[in-house]
Amino acid sequence: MTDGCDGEVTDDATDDAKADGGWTDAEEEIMLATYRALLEHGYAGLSISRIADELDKSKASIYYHYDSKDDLLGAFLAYAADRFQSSILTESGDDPREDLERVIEKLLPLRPDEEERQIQAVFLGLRGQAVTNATFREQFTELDEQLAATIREVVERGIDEGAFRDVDADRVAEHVLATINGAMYGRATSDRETAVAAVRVSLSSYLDAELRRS
Amino acid sequence: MTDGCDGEVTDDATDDAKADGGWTDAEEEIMLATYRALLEHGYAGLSISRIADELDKSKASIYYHYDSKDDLLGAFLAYAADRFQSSILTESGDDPREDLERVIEKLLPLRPDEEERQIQAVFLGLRGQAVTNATFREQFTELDEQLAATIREVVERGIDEGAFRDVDADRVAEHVLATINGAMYGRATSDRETAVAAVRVSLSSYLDAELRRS
DNA sequence: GTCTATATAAGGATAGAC
DNA sequence: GTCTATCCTTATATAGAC
Repeated sequence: MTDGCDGEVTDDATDDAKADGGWTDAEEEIMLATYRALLEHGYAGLSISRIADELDKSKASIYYHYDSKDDLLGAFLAYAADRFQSSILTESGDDPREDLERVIEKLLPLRPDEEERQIQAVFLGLRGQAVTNATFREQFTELDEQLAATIREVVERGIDEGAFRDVDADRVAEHVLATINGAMYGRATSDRETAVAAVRVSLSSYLDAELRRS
Repeated sequence: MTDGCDGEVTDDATDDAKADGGWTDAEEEIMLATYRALLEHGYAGLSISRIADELDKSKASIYYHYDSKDDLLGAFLAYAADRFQSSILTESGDDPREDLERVIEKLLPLRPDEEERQIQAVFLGLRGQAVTNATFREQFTELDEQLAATIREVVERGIDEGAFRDVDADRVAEHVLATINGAMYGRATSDRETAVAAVRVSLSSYLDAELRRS
């Protein structure tokens, strides 16, 4: 699982200047094509040919940048995780209770637009592979770890500031994360649309009861 | 997605008498071989050849019983869902609060044995496909619907009997189901083992706070 | 860096014997 | 019902020209 790049580490502007994350233009095009192919065909139907179809380049050019399909998939997961995380870990306001709602709304939007639905569908499709793919497992372990930490830190801040009761922040964070993940997962893999709304309501009332000082 | 059986509907004991669920012996052998193949190779690595390897029969014999791989997969999901449900919907005791804990422990065991882990891994692997497979989606929609109904009914019974406060049973059921599903999903697709324990503790304390009459 | 052409393997599915 | 043999398609991956 290398990045297919021949030792280019410096930051100076070459023809293929790396973007922030560390991908050349060509590589990013491949990542985007992979994303579109996953959307259309799902993980089970993903092939190098299908990715090439979404790209306006040939299959062989993909193998110039990535050693194998596994290599490409590993890179794609890193790419997707990077973008996913930076979309969640936004700036925080001054009310921790509002920050919690913001995180929840980001991860489990009440009315997701088409793009949000698609991103989550692709993500969950990949995550399903983590059951049998060790590399994927590690990535998702790290991702959940980060999300849990984010939630935990907001709760801890609320406690420190005196806005919340002195609860076990870790326990609350794991509860919230599991509930969000479960509802997200349910939304992507079933047609029980009303379930998400019920969970959102229940989660908010849980947090009010658990955190609010009386 | 037929069952590959030529109109046999009656119950009399033929040479290939159907078992309870409606599968002949040969079909059940194929289902078990499919299960083993999924365990070993995951959904993405599942092939008719691999199933035949787990069976002591040839690929062609599988096609005698099922028209296509899709057909077989549909049958397998029905088979697995059937067994999964009947393992959850066990007899209920007289204390609704204990019944809730029993359902939770069934779905999210604190210390799952190897078989429980495997069943959940296979299940989650299949569920991941529901993102892009309509037939799978319908099956998992139905399954979640049943689980939610089971939980809701226990809560409603508790309310009727005066053991619980008069909460919104549907809301509570959806919350519990999402939290269980999220933790189950996390356990199968990441290595955050302590997360499940935290969720179990938090879920119990949530139910105590939400349901207990004061 | 990208292309065309191709090697090689594996997969789904069928034919026809028993 | 099950087998062997086979067809056809698709997949991953590479070779070599430009």
